[in-house]
Amino acid sequence: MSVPLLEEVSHPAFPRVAPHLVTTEQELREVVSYFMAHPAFVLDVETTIAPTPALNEVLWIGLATYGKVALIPIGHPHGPKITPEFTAKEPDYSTVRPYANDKTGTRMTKPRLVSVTHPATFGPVPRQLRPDIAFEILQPLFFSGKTIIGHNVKFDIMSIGKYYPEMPPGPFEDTILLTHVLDESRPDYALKPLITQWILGAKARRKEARDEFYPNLGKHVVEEGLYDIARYLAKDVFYTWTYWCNNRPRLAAEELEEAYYLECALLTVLLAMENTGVYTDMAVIEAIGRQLDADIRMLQLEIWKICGEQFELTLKSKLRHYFFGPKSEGGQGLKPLTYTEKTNEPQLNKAVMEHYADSNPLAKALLEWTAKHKLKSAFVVSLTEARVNGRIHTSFNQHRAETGRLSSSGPNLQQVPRPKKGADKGTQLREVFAAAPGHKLIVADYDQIELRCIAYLANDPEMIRLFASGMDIHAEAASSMLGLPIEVVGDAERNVGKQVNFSVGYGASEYRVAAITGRSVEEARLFIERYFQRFSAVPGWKERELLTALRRGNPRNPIGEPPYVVIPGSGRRRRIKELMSDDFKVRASGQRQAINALVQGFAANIMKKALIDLHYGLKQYAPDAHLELTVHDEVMVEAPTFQAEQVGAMVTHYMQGVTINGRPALGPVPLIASAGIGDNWLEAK
DNA sequence: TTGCTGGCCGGC
DNA sequence: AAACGCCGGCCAGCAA
Ligand SMILES: Nc1nc2c(ncn2[C@H]2C[C@H](O)[C@@H](COP(=O)(O)OP(=O)(O)OP(=O)(O)O)O2)c(=O)[nH]1
Ligand SMILES: [Mn+2]
Ligand SMILES: [Mn+2]
Repeated sequence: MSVPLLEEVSHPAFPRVAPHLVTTEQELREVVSYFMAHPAFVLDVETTIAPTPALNEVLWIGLATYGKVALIPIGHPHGPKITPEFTAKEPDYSTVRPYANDKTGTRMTKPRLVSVTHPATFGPVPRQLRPDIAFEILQPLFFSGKTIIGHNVKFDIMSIGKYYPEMPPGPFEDTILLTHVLDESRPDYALKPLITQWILGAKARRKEARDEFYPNLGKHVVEEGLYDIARYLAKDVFYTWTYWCNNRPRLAAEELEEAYYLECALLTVLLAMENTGVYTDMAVIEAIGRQLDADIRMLQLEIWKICGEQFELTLKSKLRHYFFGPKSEGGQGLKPLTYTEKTNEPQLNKAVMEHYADSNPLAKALLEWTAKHKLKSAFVVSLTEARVNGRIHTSFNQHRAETGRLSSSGPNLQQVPRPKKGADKGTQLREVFAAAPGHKLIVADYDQIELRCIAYLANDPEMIRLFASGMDIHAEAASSMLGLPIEVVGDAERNVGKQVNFSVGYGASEYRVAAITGRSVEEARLFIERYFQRFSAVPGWKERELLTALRRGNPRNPIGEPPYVVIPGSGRRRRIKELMSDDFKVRASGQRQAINALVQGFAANIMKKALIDLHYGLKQYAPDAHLELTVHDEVMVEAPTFQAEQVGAMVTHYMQGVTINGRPALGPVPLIASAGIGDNWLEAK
């Protein structure tokens, strides 16, 4: 089919390509054989909008490789656009009335003018390939082992995956990952700004320039004409392809190839995990919702009584009034402790409420209301809405954390409330995440992971000695700060010890440590002093790392060539221009970020390698077991009940067996993971 | 109506 | 809360 309305897509460094609109089986077969002759291609699909890509409908498939762009409509609802949508003021004759005092009945009021939107009009829908036929012809390409490149390729693979018995196996590459490995600190990685900036340079700062050069029609596919979407999709695939061609070689030049390969390998694993999802126990979440509703109502009444007014408790301004306002105006007359950063309001948060909770009933009640309201609104409601066929599917993001950690969103399953001491039995949200019938959950978590990383990186003799003898430094810190014998340190206390260890390790002041522990500032100061006396290699290691990072920057070009740290294990970079700041506070903050990035990034890299090893280990030795979640240093696996124990052993095996250049990841420091088995997340951990 | 920011809080 | 770090989600307030 000739395509008169499609101009060529071009980039100065590439030959011009005339996009090929594919509407017959014969044409598609030719396209497939062309693409099969090349090692890699870009895939981008346009779809209907759906809650998850597994539920959308693919309307277009776009492909690009060397010298070719193919656009395959398989269900576009319109032909070419004839007239665009427009809005006009038009008379509304239904508003016409006779004049009230006109006895003849012939004089009428003028019609009111209203704005009316006229939809676009389109020519007849042209012949298109039926989806089943198109996907059948494309099958050899998608399952060929050719590298499939996309911009957020997981979305495209999930979208097309449902047209086949199984997901295409890859290998996959992703221009988001490519960009993030090259430049980890961009505020966003969307295709349009990325490409526009790449091609237009400084001109791309103007939003109108961006929109004119590369308008985003992705959310409006079904409202546009056939050729409008064809042109748009041609840009998407062609620019993704040329962007990849241009920037892929930078990896080797900048020693980032290994980091990128790891991310691409991980992408396949995360894709499988997202598809699997987690089974959820609906009865439990409903019961929790009811319990919370009742508790929230009670607390609300109590607070209304104290304040003498019924009001929405989410209104921060009212709450500030009742908390800090003078008694004469019905407030509690409490003294503000600090003021907010940007708007200079008295801060009213958990820490402030805790500070007053013992002496003030409003603080105490509000603290509890806030926690329960959060639980209900941020977790019960959103998790209920996120269920698809009884399972919850999160997205694992590889490009949202500057340190190389993963993040989770839609919903975020890396922030599900953990069980708290003395908390009501009925509101344990982790019970919602359960094993499907006939299965068990295996949950495993690295022991004191970042402390072990520090021990190895700083080569600290005392830390290494303690880990060699199986010490629990979190429990020890809790015991020391809280003045408790180590045997009575429970989960809640140990968690305090954990916060103390990491906050101190990453530069907290004695005030913060005092706030975490509830002990005096002097006790906190002493703890910090002893911490760095004990772990005496750590301060020197930090100094050396900061100096190395600073030397990598160019003082004459702090924005273009800022200082950076290189994350151990992965080779990723984390740029920190603040290390060059003249402002002491800004510089100190940058220094804490730099040190934390080294350690957090290292731990994240270990977890990523374990995820890949574990995924393929399970695939080979326990194919009915599946990874479901990862929470920074933790994994959740679902396995048939009969082999849960074996799978648990495999999980710890792969987690502890991570190597870097063939050697144990932490050298002399043991890498320990412990696995638990249960019917739900709460039980298994 | 939508989109953005600040404040806050859940997790690791 | 104050010289821990890394995230995502909800809500109110404000601008467009
Ligand atoms: N900077 C900082 N990092 C934290 C904090 N909480 C957790 N992390 C980081 C460091 C931990 O090693 C890592 C994993 O969290 P975990 O809860 O699993 O703690 P960790 O492995 O240290 O101890 P564990 O033996 O698993 O209880 O996440 C914190 O409050 N501050
Ligand atoms: Mn851990
Ligand atoms: Mn953990």
